[in-house]
Amino acid sequence: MGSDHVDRIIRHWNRECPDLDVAAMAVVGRIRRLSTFMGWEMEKTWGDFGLNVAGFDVLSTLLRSGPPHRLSPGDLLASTMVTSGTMTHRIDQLERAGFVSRVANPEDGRSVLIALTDAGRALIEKAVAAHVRTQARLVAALSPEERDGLVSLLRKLLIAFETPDAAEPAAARRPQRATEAEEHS
Amino acid sequence: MGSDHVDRIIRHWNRECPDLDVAAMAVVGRIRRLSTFMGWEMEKTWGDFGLNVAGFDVLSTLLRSGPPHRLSPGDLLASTMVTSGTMTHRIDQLERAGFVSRVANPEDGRSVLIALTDAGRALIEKAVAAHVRTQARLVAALSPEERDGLVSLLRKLLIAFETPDAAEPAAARRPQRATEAEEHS
DNA sequence: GGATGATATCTTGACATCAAGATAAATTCC
DNA sequence: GGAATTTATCTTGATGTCAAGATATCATCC
Repeated sequence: MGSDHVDRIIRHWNRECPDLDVAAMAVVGRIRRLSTFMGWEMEKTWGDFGLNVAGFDVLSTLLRSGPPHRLSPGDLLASTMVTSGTMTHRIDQLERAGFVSRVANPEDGRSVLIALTDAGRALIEKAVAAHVRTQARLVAALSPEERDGLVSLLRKLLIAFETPDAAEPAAARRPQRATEAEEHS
Repeated sequence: MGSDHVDRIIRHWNRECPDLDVAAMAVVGRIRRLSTFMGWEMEKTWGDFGLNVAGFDVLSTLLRSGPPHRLSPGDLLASTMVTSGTMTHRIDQLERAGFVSRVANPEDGRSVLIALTDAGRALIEKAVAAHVRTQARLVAALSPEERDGLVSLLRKLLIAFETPDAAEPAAARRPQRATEAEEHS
């Protein structure tokens, strides 16, 4: 029964502010902390391919969308939990690097389509293969059964965030961001 | 048995790249995604007190350190998973706002002590009380038993990151950051 | 007690992101 | 078919963070 840093933080709170109910911190603190650690590790893999979270998110979204590997900036927005200005910047960078190109949308003059180039496709296919190996390593501490149990609990928690709640209008949750955010491939 | 957005992403990968083993994504993707959602919600609470994650992290660390509520920037660094330049900036802001003050360290001329002011203490006590209520709401979808089960699995995973691994030198993991990072109160 | 290396903090320049608003095209409604 | 609204993308200015290095103090060793 080892203890981690979140256990230590909770002990500190219990000592200094005994009236404070910090039980939920055991979940929230660990999820936040694990996300940071996992992000650091995944960034190393992305860096091996000259990418960061920004480029990887966009290119991998285009790849998993299937042929013809073209999505509008709005579609990409809905897949990456960032704002529209950030998406513009991400696309600019990837276009400059030659991994995507902007093509006119024949069906809607307001929008453009972001298309994976051959170079972009070759790169992201290799990067995704390395990425899933990294992710496998990040959860290797758990047995398959433990992993399944964890997934069930996390899914239940996540659905509570993704389900529009009558008591709290979904629109009020995050301004200027697509409502159907997906990201975190 | 509802499905969430990570289930959808995994289905996309299975369809477009069936050879890719994306099982680990079910854990990593959900942890990343939950962390982002939880961060958005907690930021609202911090904002109610004129704080953001930067200010809240520092002030709450000082509060839970107990009397006399003074820590060196190095101690704070070890508690917040950011770099030294970021910590300097955070302290500058809080000092300007009157929530902390820099006092000379009598025992080490190289270092200073960051001391919670009366105003800072009054603010962070109220903010922490609201913060733990927010966190309780964020995990309310789970029963107490489910929460305990989730905590056990997350702890096991977290310990794998926090335990120095002989195969991978801990020093190489994150440059310019304190090794004993704690954060995520 | 003077030189050398280690430690603690701060400074600098660059970058990713955000919020708010601008621009332009499509849609709706009379 | 023209005006008002909505939709889709991009622009702008500000902010938080990072990596790398500068500065000042302490510790060690001869």
